[in-house]
Amino acid sequence: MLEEEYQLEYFKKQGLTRKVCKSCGSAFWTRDSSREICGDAPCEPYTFIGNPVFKTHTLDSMREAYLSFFEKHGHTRIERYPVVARWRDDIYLTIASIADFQPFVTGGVVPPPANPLTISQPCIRLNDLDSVGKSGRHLTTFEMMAHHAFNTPSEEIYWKDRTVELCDQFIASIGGDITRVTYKEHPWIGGGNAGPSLEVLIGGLEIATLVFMSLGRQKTSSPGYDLNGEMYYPMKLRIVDTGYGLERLVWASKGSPTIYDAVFPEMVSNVMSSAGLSHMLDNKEYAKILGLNAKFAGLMDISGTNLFQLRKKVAAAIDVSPEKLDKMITPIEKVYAVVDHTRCLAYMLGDCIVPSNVREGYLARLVIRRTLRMMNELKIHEPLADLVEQQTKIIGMTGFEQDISVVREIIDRETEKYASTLERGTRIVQKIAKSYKTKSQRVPLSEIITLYDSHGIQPEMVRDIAIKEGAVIDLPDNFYSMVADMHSESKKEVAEDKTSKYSGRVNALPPTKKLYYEQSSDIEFEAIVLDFFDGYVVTDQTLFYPDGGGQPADTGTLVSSDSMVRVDGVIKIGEVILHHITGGVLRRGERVKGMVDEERRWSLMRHHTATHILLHAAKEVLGAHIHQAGAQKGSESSRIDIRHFKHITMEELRKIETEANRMIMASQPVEVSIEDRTKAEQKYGFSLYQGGVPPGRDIRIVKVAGDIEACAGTHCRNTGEVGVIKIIRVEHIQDGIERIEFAAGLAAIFYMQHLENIVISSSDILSVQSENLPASVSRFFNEWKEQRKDIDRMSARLVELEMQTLVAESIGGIAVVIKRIDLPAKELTSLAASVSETGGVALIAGTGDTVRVVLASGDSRVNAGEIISQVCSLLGGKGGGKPSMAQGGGPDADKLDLALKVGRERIIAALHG
RNA sequence: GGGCCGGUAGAUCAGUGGUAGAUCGCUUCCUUGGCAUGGAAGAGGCCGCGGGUUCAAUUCCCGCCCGGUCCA
Repeated sequence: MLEEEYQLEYFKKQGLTRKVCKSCGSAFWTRDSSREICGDAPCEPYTFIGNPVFKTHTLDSMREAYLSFFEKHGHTRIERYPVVARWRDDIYLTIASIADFQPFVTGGVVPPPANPLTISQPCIRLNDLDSVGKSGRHLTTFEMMAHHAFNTPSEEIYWKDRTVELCDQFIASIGGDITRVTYKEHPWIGGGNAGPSLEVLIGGLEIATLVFMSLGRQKTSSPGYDLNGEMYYPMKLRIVDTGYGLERLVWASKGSPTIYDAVFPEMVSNVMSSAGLSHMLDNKEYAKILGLNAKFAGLMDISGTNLFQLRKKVAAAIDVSPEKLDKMITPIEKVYAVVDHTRCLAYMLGDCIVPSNVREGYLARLVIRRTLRMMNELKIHEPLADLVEQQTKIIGMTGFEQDISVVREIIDRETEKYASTLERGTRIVQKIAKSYKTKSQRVPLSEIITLYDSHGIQPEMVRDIAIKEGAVIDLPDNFYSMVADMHSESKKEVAEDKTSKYSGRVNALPPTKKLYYEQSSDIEFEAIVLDFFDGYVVTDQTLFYPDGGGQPADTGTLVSSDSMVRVDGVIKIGEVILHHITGGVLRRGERVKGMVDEERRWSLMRHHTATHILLHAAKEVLGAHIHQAGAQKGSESSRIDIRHFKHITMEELRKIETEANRMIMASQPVEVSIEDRTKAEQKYGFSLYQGGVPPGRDIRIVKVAGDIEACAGTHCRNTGEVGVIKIIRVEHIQDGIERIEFAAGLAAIFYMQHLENIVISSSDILSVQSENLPASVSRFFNEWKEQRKDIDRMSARLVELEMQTLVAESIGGIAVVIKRIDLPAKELTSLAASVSETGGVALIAGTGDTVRVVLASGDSRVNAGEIISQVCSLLGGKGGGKPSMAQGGGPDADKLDLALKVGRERIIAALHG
């Protein structure tokens, strides 16, 4: 298909020949005329274990060797990007070096930061989480070293030949024998792009991939290619996208049994010691087994049940039982995984991820809990924070935005949280297991689903505890998919988008001139009507700000020579602004005068500028990880959601508020500029993208009191114009996200006046000065509690006294009291209860707004519940209770004597049987 | 954002449309040479907040607040 793509001049000149692998049938290029196999797994096993193919390098020395090699060959070295892809909204984590330049650079919208460039980009991929530690080669975190060249029609940097040549030369520079290298043809497709690609193999290991991204899904005039049923066409921009696995290069340079021993030997030995496994460190037997294990694992996918196959193979090779082998190496595999995961956490938390139950925060929590589980299994008692800090130090503190003390605090909190979830879970499961055991029933599936769904308890844990408690439980294999099915039932429909309805008509119009940017403090303008349909007016220019960026649209009026209409909504479709009007019509070509509602506009601007100020103040008070998770501006109050790992305390809130108002009082100018995206990113970092990632080559940068963001909203001219910020409340809206609600400007003043009114009216009620309000309220509350107790005591005393005056008649040897006593319901009840406690029967009635009747029976023959309902129905009401105690009432007080008489008769009848 | 579970004594939790409970902890006393322990008595509750239904709500219904959890 793309065969001719691989016929490189360089291959011919260097004497490489194209061969077809005898094992898999793939084409590859080699200098070794006797070679018959492509050199890739599973065709060829690892041969470098025990026989390094490069000069020994550490991570740092290998990285430096690579970057300086490419620098020497005309590339500019670029600093790494964060492992959280904040410049993208389609992925959470940076998964490849090219991800740094997607979508704007690769889409040709923005020029690259340098061309050609070289970078070593830490990447995180959690797809093979289960294999980490077990396969000997999988990592969650790896550095993809790369050199990229971006070729345009006007500027050719270099393409395939030079890329392969540089690869050969680099391999030679680190002591590799290029006659052992094979280049395997491997057409590449991904993310809407495609192109030829070469896998670089040596010693059975793939150490790099050289991708020549040259095809895209967008149709061009050139003929296209059909790849897997999709058409791809040549792109204007052709990109050299290489990826050299730093860790793999280091592994191959050491020839150690696993990649883990090669990449982080200090941590492996630290964690081994903590787990009490240090005796295995220099054990040749273990090294041999682990090497074999990696070799076999290199030939297969070990996810799921395949792991058992791997065990069997390795066990057979060293002649022990698979069970014994499993026991021997499982703890070591866990150590490897712990080491890998802690490195992953150092990057995640160092780059300011806040663990939570959403997005990348969820991924961080997943890794933390997984690590804690394994540490627990290995009986490592060292705090996780210590291990992560060690990793941070090994990686080198520079390049991490987050303070290590915050990282530690986050981990400690997560550790505690996990422990309490487990503890709570254990108690709940024990209780449930016991109750089903006593009922001698199986624990039903519905119960297990509830435990998982509502309490986050893994079904495996339910099973373990249930067995311990002696309960029986059935756990289906497809448990998780059953839960997933249950959730998928409630899918919601997506509302129809207005913009798509009008886009055809609107696209024909010229872009609207946005006066609200240049003259944000003006409120009047003149314009010409370009179109009018469905209540929407489009003009050539406007001061009306449209809905967007969390800022609501302006309102106001449009006046023409013969009519005046109200603007009640403004939207933006593409570059055209549509005003929704009511109360009249406008004609195309008409001249109109527009007036924006001044107070509302100012209030919105103040709130918007205040949002930036608050975000900055929060960052100063709470730490580098503070990022906006959402915001909604209003004219009376606004809110900003920020990512934070714990509740914001009152003290912190006051500090943020004070800081924010200090920034206002400094009255610094708000600077707005249009800047080149790449340059802005390098100058200000990715914290630019707080409110999402805007499209386009140039982005609008707004600087407010030290806060720098890409923002399209309208702002005050200086921070002083905000006036004042008053925080109204802080709310914990979900795990890892705190919402601050606040008011700015006049709205803040109104809010404070409102608060003052509450205080004044409350103090008026108590006739105290505002200053004494808290003390008085607490005194009143305590007195109220004391008095309630007094009342309880007194009513108990009252009941006692009443008891002494009660005259009981004896019916069949049972003391029966039937009496009217005007006491509150509670006393009637305890009085009746006192009688029944001594075996008597008491029917007591009291009158108030309505009649209340209590019947207590100390004799099983008298069923209080039955009798009371009859008594109450005579009173025009209802009543009921237990056989020993019943209450009720009704409105007809004049029928009380009759009701008591009937009650008495029923009691006598019951006692006489 | 959607769903589910929960909020009762200092802690952990029962429970009920009809007099609010248990265990641990706390206080005092007794037992003992002292301690562990054992025994007895006692204090400690706006049954999360607001509204509704009811003769009666901690309990049922609705809204809110708070905590937990699963899924996007």
